Amino acid sequence: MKTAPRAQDVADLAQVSQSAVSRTFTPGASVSEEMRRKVLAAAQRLGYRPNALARSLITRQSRIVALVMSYLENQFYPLVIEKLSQKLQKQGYHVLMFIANIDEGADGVLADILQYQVDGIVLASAMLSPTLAKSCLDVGVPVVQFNRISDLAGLARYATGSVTSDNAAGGRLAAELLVARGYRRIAFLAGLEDSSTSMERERGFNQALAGLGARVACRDTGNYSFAGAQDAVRRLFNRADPPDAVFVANDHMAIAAMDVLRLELGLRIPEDVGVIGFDDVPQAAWGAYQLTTIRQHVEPMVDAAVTLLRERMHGQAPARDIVVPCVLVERKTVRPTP
Amino acid sequence: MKTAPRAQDVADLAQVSQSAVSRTFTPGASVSEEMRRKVLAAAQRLGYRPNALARSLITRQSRIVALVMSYLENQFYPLVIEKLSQKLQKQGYHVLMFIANIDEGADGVLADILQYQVDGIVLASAMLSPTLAKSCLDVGVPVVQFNRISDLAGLARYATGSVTSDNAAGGRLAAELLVARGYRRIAFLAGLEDSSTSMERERGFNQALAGLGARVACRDTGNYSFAGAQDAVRRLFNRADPPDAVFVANDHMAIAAMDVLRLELGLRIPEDVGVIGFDDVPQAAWGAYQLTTIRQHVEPMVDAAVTLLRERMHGQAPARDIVVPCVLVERKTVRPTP
DNA sequence: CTGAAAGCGCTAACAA
DNA sequence: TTGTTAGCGCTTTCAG
Repeated sequence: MKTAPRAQDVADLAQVSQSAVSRTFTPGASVSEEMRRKVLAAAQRLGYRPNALARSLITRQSRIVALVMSYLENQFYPLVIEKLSQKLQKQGYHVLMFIANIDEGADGVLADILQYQVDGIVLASAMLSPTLAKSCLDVGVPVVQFNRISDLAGLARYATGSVTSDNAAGGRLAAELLVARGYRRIAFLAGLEDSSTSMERERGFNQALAGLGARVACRDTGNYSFAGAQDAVRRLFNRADPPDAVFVANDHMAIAAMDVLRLELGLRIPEDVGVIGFDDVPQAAWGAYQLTTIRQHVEPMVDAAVTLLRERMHGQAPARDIVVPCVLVERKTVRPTP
Repeated sequence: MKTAPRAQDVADLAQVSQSAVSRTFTPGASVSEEMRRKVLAAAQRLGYRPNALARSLITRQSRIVALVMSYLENQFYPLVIEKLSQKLQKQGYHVLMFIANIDEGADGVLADILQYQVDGIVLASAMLSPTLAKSCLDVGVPVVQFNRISDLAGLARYATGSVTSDNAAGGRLAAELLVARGYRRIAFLAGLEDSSTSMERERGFNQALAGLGARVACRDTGNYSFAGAQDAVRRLFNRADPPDAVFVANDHMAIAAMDVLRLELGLRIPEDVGVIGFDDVPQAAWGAYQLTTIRQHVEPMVDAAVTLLRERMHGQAPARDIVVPCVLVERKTVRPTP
């Protein structure tokens, strides 16, 4: 194992100064055509690649973005990883993955993150405490929350930007559809009680229901987990007056719910019970589920996250929140117009 | 935005030398208890975190591992990301994600990867050309192929280690089960024709079939994609003498196949046709599918990958291949003993 | 446009 | 055990 060639090695071979080498590899530096040619030839021969770490040390930007997630069971998040990595790669940035413990959230890995001098942090399905959000602000590292808005109070609130779908609007769409299709005893199945996504979806849902002269018959919580959702469905439907429709805070739980509804409780979907999910993960379209759902557009959301990051990496733009529209995707878990 | 504190700032505050600060943050360095206390106190006050990039520059190890994937649609891979990140995090390493273009494989991102001076590379669902595998070997960066063995020829073959399941054994298990349960016209649905996983699974499958006096009735290819698998199933079953069972190279395709079989062709599973998948992704256990499959154990595979990486990061151990056993998980897509 | 020289923040000899 | 010193590989003034 020999050691990788350095700029000096290239310079020696090309008979130029080491700074000349640096310049040829720095976009926008002034180098004559001939110099560039000589250097490139030498670099090619040696298989030279600039050391990104050394460069970062002096330019004070690592071109690394930290991505923090706490679980990848919900297929929505792998999609985010894929799109975000791709998009950042194209812009010369790269994603450093961090898996946060569900309990401690992003706080547990923040120390690690900051050691790497990342240029930004994206938090998906992971929360950051106001204190630590503040310390990111202090060292000038922008953080954007993806698919979640923290309830950071006061000043810390402006420490992080966010991108979410229009969750309340999505909730409204769900309510309107269920009522229009003649469902009357409508339930809501929440995700995590303290997550903004679940809360907003529920808020929009209840609000639209109220506007239509209806209200939620009952509600329960599945904590965004498969098993949690199944338990919740059992509780919800093993009652004297069970619901005839349920709006579930995400597809992952909606699918879990459908399994219980059909296989354990012997109910037909959509005849006996209507189901609406949220996200439109690939599985929602699978033949066995054909889930009617509210689609979150991953790509625009990722674009927004990158925009937010870059705004604050370069300029001193204040943090802001971006809301991406979402749409109803009708499949087969809600019955047609009566 | 002020700039982050450096070791020198801590040293000034604690009235000690800058090296003393470095030592307190270097595990195993010799520092007196009192010194350590003083330094830690000062560091705490300033919110000091060592700059990992500067450290890497001199220690010549970045504690970064590159993970290259080309698509995350198959839920097996998100699991790998999660487990691998977690495991490496615990050991003080971190994962830098790279999404490779399906066509060009890892070659397209290798230049980027090497610039970051990564300590190792894990290739999952992405191939590396022998030439570039060789250049990793040259610069001393270990690469391990995850869930795939490349057919690198000659010297380059020993440039990369690998971890796979015992795919051939898995194929054998599938064959034995189908024959034992009385299926007679057995088909195989391949993944990518040139992937070692698909080839090995098919080889073991055919071999066991032969041992039982049977043989594959027909085969087709789904390229590990959902739509590809659905097309293949249509071709396979729209023939004069359609199969009564199919072994599919992975769960992702098996689920696609089941949708076509049941919904388009009106076949009952397992009565009319038996289905076996490979991987045991979470979705295989979902109520609507209950797929009988060959389980790949993600955790032992990830452990093996980390072992391989570390063997070659420190010592000069030669690359080797680790094969992890896999087991049959019987659910409901193969009929019970006749 | 080019080279020389001064660091980026840190670790690792080497002395003391 | 501690401080001093010399870089790691690179970018970026500053002269020329």
